[in-house]
Amino acid sequence: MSAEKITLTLPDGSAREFPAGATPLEVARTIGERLAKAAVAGEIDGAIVDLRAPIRRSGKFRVLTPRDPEAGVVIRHSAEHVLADAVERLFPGTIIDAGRQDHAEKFQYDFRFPRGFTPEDLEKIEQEMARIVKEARPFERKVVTRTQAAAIFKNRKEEIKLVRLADIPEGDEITVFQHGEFVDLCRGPHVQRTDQIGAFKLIDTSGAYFKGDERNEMLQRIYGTAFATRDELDAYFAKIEEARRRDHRRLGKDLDLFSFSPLAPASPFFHPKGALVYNQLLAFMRSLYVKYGYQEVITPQLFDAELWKTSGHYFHYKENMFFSEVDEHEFGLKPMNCPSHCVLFGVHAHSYRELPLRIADFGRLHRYERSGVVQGLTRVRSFCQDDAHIFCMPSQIGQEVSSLFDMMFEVYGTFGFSEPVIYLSTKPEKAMGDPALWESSEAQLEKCLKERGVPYTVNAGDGAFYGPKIDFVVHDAIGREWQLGTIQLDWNLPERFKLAYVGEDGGEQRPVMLHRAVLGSVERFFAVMLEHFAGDLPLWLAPEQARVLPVSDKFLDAARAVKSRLVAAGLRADVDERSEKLGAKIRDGELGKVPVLLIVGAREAEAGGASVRVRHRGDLGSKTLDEIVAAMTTTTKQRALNPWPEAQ
RNA sequence: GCUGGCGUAGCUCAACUGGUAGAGCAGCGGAUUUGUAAUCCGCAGGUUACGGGUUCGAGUCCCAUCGCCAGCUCCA
Repeated sequence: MSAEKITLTLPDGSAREFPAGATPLEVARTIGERLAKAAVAGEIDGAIVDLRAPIRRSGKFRVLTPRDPEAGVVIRHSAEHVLADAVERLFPGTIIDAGRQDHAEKFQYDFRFPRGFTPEDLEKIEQEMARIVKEARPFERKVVTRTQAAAIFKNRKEEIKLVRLADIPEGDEITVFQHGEFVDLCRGPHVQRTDQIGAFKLIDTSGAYFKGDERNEMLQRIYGTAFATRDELDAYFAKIEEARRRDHRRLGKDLDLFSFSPLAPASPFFHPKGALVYNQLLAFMRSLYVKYGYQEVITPQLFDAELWKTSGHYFHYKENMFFSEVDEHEFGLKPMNCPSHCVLFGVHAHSYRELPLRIADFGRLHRYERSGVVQGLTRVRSFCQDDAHIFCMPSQIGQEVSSLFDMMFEVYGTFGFSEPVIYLSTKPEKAMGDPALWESSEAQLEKCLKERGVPYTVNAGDGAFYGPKIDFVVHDAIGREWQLGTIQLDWNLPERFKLAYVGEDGGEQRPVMLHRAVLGSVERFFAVMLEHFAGDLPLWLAPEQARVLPVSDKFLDAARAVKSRLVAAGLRADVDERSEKLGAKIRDGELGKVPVLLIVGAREAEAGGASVRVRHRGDLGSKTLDEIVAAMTTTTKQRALNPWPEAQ
């Protein structure tokens, strides 16, 4: 064993031999004492490993120091242990559970504590953590047997840890990490000493179910974050602040787009301006429906429970539906459009020549969402989707999915979202239908993805109850992920509704159904888009595209004439008729995020034009009305992101 | 639904340990006639979310309800 050697390739390209089982720390020492001292973790072939964990195989190796962004997760993970240590010091007898899996941004620890932690508690805990950090306690890593681990935690009366220990699969290596008095069951990796945690801050507390299961006891959770430096910590909070500034609930109120009332919880009221934006989104999708061959329909809201029994929603989705009783019949508000489209498909006899039949519906949907989960426009009880169902022959699935990819990319590109990341979600636990059908459906979607040649990730068990799906996730202007479009393959509903078309051979065939939405929920998309643009909507979406600002009341008539001209050209414009100073009107226009401000004074009134001021870009000088109308019309028609052509 | 926090004028926020609600902006009226991010003066605006309770007295303390926020769980 001791004779075995491994080869590590260092970042400078050099390869060195080490005895198998050498630790990253030992390797770091051979490179340089200062590096070893600064080290927070090792990295082998891209995987972060603890400095004290023996390396058993050859690979690309490097030492991570606080300067490497990758070191953050190790620092946060270590700060997590310091948090638990501080809580144990301040509140002896507190039973600790476990930390966080994902340390990309935050750390957390769950505690069994008789009450919620208060802000004062957090302050004290932070101070205690600062003390522990300053003490520069070394982290020690120990490999222990199951019995030894059990003894440690039994001795410490950490009963939850014993449950966690029992969850570790037989045969896995069990490690504990200790710094000072504090010991925890942990895989690591951790920094060398607590003082390598450069800057940290506790963020918030909340309740959290043990093992994330609501049938279990609720523990008290503390969240925090940590970075190598104060600057990084500050940048993190600046990012949070930026997200707050963009919060669609804030913008919706400020820009008078929508509101909520306790009389209709979680159901938005779109104000005139908001409704205008909303309808522009629908108009955009309708224009694509022409291009991609869809037919739009309008279907009922309320259906006899029989429909939901046939579709399976009555058995798989009932807890999310609103029901009421009429004429001694149970009726349910639709949470999805698919069953009514199946009814619609069944109205006529269909020939294979008509397929694929693409049926679109902006029908209002109602879903009961538990009171604790609703949030702004992103999670509501009343909404609509840019929904469509494609009835086609099995042989047409490939071309339909391919065409959907084109549509998705076209839509997301229009808003300037990143190239979507694609996920394939497979059979969930609560699934309907023949497992063999599921398998072949999943295989078909996978085949489409491969043929298209796009990278994707499999999300096992995340499919809809009636079929597997492909999801599209985009990143917004500040890098946050949003799941938008979805394509779901469904053999079940056509079967349950006994849908059929007459095939080439004259025999009855069963169509397959594709459920798809590009924006997803229009309400949710509205929120995502608003935050993405920080309220600065592109011209085609702006409720008020231009505002005419007379320099003084003397030019009111000239200003009204400019507005009339724009309105006649199909643009949305208004006049600021208040007898305010120009500066005030400009300020209000900018704050109101109006894309184009048109200033009319003596010079412009005489020349018959206006001085153009573009949002966030300032004064572009005087233009004729023809130029202004032409520029704005073009930008609107093109659905350009920029409110005014760049070259001007 | 669960844990914790919050709810004062249209908006943003004040009101020490319980002592009888106040400011800015917005609105309205008037003056001003303005050239690229806030003109001045005045007026009006609140059963302090809602319903109980404790108290001589409740925005403030207690209970219940509704809603909102951060999480948990769930999800478009």
